Amino acid sequence: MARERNYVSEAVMRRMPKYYRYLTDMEKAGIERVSSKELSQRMGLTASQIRQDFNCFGGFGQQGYGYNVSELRHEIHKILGLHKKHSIIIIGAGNIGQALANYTGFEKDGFLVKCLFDINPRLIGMSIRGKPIYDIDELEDYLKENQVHIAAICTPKEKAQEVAERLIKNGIKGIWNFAAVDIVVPNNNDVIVENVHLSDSLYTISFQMSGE
Amino acid sequence: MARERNYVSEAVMRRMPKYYRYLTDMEKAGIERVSSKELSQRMGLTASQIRQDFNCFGGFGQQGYGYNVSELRHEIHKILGLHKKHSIIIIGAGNIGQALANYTGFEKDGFLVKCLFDINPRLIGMSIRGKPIYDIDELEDYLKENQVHIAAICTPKEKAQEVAERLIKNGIKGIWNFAAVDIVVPNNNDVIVENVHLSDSLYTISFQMSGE
DNA sequence: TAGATTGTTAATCGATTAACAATC
DNA sequence: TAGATTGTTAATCGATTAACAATC
Repeated sequence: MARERNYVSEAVMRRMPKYYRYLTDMEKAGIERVSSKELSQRMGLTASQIRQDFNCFGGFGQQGYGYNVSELRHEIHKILGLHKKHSIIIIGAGNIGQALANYTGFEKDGFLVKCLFDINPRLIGMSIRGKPIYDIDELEDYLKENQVHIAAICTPKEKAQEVAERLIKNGIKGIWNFAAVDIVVPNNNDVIVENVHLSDSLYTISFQMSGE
Repeated sequence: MARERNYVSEAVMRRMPKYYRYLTDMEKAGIERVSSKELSQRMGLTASQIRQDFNCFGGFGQQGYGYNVSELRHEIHKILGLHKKHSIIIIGAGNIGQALANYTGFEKDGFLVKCLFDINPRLIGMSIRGKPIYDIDELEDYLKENQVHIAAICTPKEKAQEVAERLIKNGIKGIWNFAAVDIVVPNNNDVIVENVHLSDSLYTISFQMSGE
């Protein structure tokens, strides 16, 4: 019942976007009501875990009824911070940087790519889906003049940490790192880092394929 | 001491590629020896955890000495299955599919992109870094004639499950899924699925930025 | 040898699951 | 009202950490 926010573990946090995904699909499919039991079957979790998870944020359900899909989706939307607009810049306009810039899927949830930065003169001045590629030398000026919430690091791994430090020094609070290193931030700092590590993910497949 | 393989939890599995990354870097930097304590400091883990992790696979260290970096790296290389070549096909030659095809970083570890498949006539016949884009209708024939270990699904989310089923029916054992749905496989099946979900990862950033 | 550090067992901590009273 | 299903407490399970004998 309480609408107070308890401690949220890493595990719970990682499930929230998944709930959001399933609820969005269900709302689109016209489903109005769902019980923790039914949701658990769809998502491959236990009903108990789902109720525990939601109760980190205060109960959203009703005894005897379950959860209203739209309402629950809306709550999780807010929990994930998707009611706010987030502007993104991309550092490194190579493969991954360009792919992110081209991808439109995040926009519906308020994530807007503003521009890219690169060191390569052949790329500087070009644009991807209308987003300009600027010289990395202009990074600091850009950050002073524009409010940017999240920076995606898509540089070679050798440059990633250095870039992160420039970003942090200029007020960036969210880093989405695609380079194959773990970005280190001073832990007195309030900077959020999400390391993606696509190759780690690929290697777990080959691990499992050869392991059993 | 034993070289026998114990049960490996999901958590341990996910740390293995990280060990591999750090050890590769250390080997490149010419470091010969490392103790669990020093490795723990570099990686932000506890020494205890590192020793526990390695002991799932049999001890690789030596009392009083620690671990030989090259040797340990080599063992983890094998554990991850990186001593075998893995051929990859990419389904969907859009942003992400093309980015994966262009990326050369996996090749040094034996992951080789063979070709892409798409439904779009404008893309079919083109090639990305020398990898041809075939008509998705040719998927079954291709799989019959070529040994493919891993398929990366980079289609729109509506098509992902259907594509996965075609792949599995034709013998694919590893699926690397970039579409924003959870691929479901019959769990009597020996198919490994790794769901990447980039947007989930982005949403955890905005969650953490607005949460505290 | 003495010091260092492993491999491994035991203790702790946290996350998941089960149970059930509250209540719609 | 009776049935269903939540919110929440208690029990279980598994993962992490601590401790230490073995040994290089």
